[in-house]
Amino acid sequence: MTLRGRKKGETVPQGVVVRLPVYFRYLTELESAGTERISSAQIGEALDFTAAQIRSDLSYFGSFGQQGYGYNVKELLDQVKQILGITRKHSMVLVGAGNLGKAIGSYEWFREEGFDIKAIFDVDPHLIGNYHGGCAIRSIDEISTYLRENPTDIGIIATPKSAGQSVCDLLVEGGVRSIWNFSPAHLSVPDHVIVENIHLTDSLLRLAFRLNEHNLGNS
Amino acid sequence: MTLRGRKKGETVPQGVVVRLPVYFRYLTELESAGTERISSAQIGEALDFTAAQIRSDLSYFGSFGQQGYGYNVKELLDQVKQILGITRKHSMVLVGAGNLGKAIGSYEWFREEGFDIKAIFDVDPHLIGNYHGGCAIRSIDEISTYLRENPTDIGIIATPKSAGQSVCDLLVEGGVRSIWNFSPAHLSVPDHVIVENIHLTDSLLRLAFRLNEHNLGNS
DNA sequence: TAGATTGTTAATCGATTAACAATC
DNA sequence: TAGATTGTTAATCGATTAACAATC
Repeated sequence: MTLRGRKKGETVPQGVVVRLPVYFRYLTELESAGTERISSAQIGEALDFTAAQIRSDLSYFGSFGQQGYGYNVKELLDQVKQILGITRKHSMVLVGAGNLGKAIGSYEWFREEGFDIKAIFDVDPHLIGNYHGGCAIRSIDEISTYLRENPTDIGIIATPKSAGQSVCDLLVEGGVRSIWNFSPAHLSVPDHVIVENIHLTDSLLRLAFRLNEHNLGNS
Repeated sequence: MTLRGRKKGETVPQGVVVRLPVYFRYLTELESAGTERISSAQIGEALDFTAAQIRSDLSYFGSFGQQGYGYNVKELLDQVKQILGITRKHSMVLVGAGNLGKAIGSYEWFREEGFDIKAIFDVDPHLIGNYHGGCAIRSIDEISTYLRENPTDIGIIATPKSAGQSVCDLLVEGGVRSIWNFSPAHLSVPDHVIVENIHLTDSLLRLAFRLNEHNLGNS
């Protein structure tokens, strides 16, 4: 299906990219609750956005509603899935099988939505050979060979900071075009590679800031 | 110390809150590398911001630089710590001792920066009584009593989605004023409570969107 | 002093919102 | 038809950037 709403060459603003997954989550809930129909005003009410913003966001990608009716939940959810690109499967490799890596590897939701961890790598000889979630843990030395034989969409970095950049380089060399980075490292990548960071420390610091904000002496 | 830069009543824009931890990380690196002095232009170069933005961000909180010189790294880092509120200690409780909870509980960085996990709670009888990082895992039934006796700054929710809101309610009832939420649940809290979310699924969906963006049919 | 760089103001850019014609 | 709600345009709001006087 061709999406015609967005004008040629226009890029999608960051805010829209942030809100799309929120819409996805809400529509998924609505669908499993059996709701058939929803208006932008109702979505806005539930998610604390303005109705105009929701209509404006969606209009980047097409016209999915009907005047006087609103949106069909199932139809809109399908469109949002299409937009997010999760109608196709994504192959992933996970590097780092420590606590965090194991936690990521155990998330059932990923597999359900077509994000499949195909291989796990680590440096620790004690971990190599173990299985996690039906997937053998391999030596990091094998990653280049693996990637050559198994083209991979997404590389997950769950290593300590010190290993972040070198692992990233291995992934990029192996043709991986997107990196999901859980390490505190700031990664340098070529232009064509996408990086999405989960910086736990940044998140905790934002929380601390807002917790202490009113103590800054000029309330 | 009183910070005088921000005009009374002005709120700090979201973008500034997002960038402050990035400045913190970079200044910490500079300090341990022994760098004494830095200009806004240099910071901008390293972090991919404009120099003007950095100066503008900092000026919300005061004047920390010197014309013709720039900023003293150590001094600016101290100021940023002050601004983020991490010159004081923060007490935390962790709810959920699964893989993710264990991963969070193992982060040494938190303790080093004064964020101290004082107690861990779970519902699983197999986990209760175990120790993790020198901290006993207690029954969730004890949390209200615990919080009454031990005032706590931050509550970490690392439970499945289904338990998210009820755990959140227990924390808020217990006087916790800020929630670090790793569950996929969208939490409802009173106005005075701060929520900082780590939504793994949203993050992965943003990655998928950008990975598939150019496939949308109107490149 | 001359050179460098700040903090801040004004100009620019982009995102959000309000309003409404189109129309189901 | 009358009522409701879309998609989009124009107005508003806020954040970023460029420019520069102040000054170390």
